[in-house]
Amino acid sequence: MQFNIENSLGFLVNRTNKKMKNEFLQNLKPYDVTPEQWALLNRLWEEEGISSKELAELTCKDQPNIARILDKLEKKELIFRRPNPSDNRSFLLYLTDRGRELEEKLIPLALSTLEKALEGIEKEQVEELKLLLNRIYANLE
Amino acid sequence: MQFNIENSLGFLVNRTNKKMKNEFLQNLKPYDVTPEQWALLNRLWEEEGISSKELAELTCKDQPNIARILDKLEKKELIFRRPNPSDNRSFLLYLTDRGRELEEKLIPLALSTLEKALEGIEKEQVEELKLLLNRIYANLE
DNA sequence: TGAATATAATTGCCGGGACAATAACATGTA
DNA sequence: TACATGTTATTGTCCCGGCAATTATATTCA
Repeated sequence: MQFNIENSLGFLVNRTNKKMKNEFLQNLKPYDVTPEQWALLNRLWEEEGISSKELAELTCKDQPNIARILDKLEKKELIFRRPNPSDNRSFLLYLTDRGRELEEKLIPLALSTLEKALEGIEKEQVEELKLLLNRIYANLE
Repeated sequence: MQFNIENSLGFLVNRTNKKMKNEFLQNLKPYDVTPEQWALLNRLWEEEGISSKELAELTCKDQPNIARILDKLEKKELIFRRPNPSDNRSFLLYLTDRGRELEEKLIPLALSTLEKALEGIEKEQVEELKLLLNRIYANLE
């Protein structure tokens, strides 16, 4: 029985994911935000006033993790929770001014990180790559 | 400024990685081994008697993590540490009989998990995918 | 040789992911 | 209405990843 892990897809996806995340983390450091915190902020830059549950679905994270990441963002005063008038179990999420202002800095940062990662790779190949990643994801759903 | 995170490579790589890892985790559960523990065992199935440092390099993990994963494998009596005769700071890693016996079960499990993930994807496309992941990794080195 | 420097392994700390359990509230139905 | 059931958010527990600091041993070099 053979299993060449060096060349195994699981190993390569994991390794590349760690590298990309870490590269982004380093770039984000001056702003005291992590890639996961960035991902939540990114959704709120698109639309405020959503619930923790909606955020979990949008970001493909589970609710306990969302709750804890939100705690951190709230401590940093980048977001705040407000009671949900139509459901007393729930609350809605809003950006503070500081949280809103970060968009202008952090989106270009994400784009330039991605640009570095994709240097020298053709646009069609990147699209092909995304298709394959989505296909794998769908195969395991 | 626009940033469609749904379609962002970082998001897709991260999402697919989590899904693959979790699928494998579920399959490994009956054996009480995690994907990361599996990765270390896999290296030892190839070659015993290596050091923690060598293992870290081979698996692209950092040494503190390796030490902790090894602690777990040792508690489960799948591996053991033996002093390194040529360097008293170091030790060498060996499989127990139980650790060695797992290979026969767990390699087919890894292969079938991968097979499910790659269902319906052409062999050349998988190779292309690996090339691109390696290229991205190299771009960030 | 002896002191400075480098290296191997570990520990502590923090961030995040998976999962089980819980508390509080909503909803559906007898 | 009253009770069973479902849902939202949270907390606890464990696993892994990154990084700084520490301990013990090796190596280098004045």
